[in-house]
Amino acid sequence: MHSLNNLIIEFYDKLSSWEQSVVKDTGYSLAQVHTIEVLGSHGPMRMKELADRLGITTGTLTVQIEKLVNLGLVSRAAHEDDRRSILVGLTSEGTQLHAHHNRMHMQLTKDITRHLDNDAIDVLKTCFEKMNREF
Amino acid sequence: MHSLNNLIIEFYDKLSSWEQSVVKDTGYSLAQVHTIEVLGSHGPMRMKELADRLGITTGTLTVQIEKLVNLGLVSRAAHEDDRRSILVGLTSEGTQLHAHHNRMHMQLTKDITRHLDNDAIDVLKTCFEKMNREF
DNA sequence: AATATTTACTTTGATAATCAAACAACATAA
DNA sequence: TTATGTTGTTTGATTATCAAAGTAAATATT
Repeated sequence: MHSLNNLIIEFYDKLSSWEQSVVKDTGYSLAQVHTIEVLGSHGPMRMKELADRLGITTGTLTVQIEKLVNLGLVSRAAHEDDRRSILVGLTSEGTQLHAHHNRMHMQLTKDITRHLDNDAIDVLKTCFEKMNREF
Repeated sequence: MHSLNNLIIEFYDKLSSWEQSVVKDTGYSLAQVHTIEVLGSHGPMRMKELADRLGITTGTLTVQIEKLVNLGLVSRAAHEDDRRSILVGLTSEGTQLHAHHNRMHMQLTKDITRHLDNDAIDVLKTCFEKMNREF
């Protein structure tokens, strides 16, 4: 169990470094790409929900979204039921960036699982499913 | 392969959130704890190496280490062979903080693997070993 | 040996990210 | 209706960060 813990930490650490270098190449900041990633994979959402997912305050997010809107990656829309809220989502340009980032991730996944056979991959998937559920 | 990719991203995302909330409780910043973590798991090292591992410039690190030294978590020592370099390492207080953080990680590992049997854990370990090698 | 180049670290000045607190608009509960 | 809670923005302060310039030491070149 101790060794598994270390392997997880190492995996997380290397994934962080990888993400950092991939993001650097895009020219956008880590926070910006992270925002794009969340909006891309979960769809449009309210400021509050997005802030919670990103682990920042709504005050910080307001400023960030403003920048992303100016960059043409994100757009704001009125919330149907709640006039206090706005829905932020990706523009087509933002969606494109998200797709590009996703392809990078996909390539990484292919690369790092290069030496795993199909049986191992099946077990690995099941493990991740079960682990993700326990957070 | 596509589903595995998503599982990895979700895992990484949840681990990030967990780390963020755990760090918040310590009263130190994420960057500070990350520095402690690297020094704790790899032992004392030079500024340059530490900066590279953390993905920041040495200029940024100089400032950060200064703070950590003032907080009593980190100490500087002369490098034996290279008089340009200094070795930064944890004080006993820093080591204690690292141990505490490690226990948190260990507990998390136990929690999330709660529903995995021994065989699955063995496969999981092997998968992580192989994946970590490919980064 | 003398000089030039590279490397390790620090300092400085500027920018970006972040938070907490105060605020305004709206929703919900009493 | 009134009181309370929620959502998002603004503001002022702090912190993290970088790039560039500077210093000192190591290494390479001549």
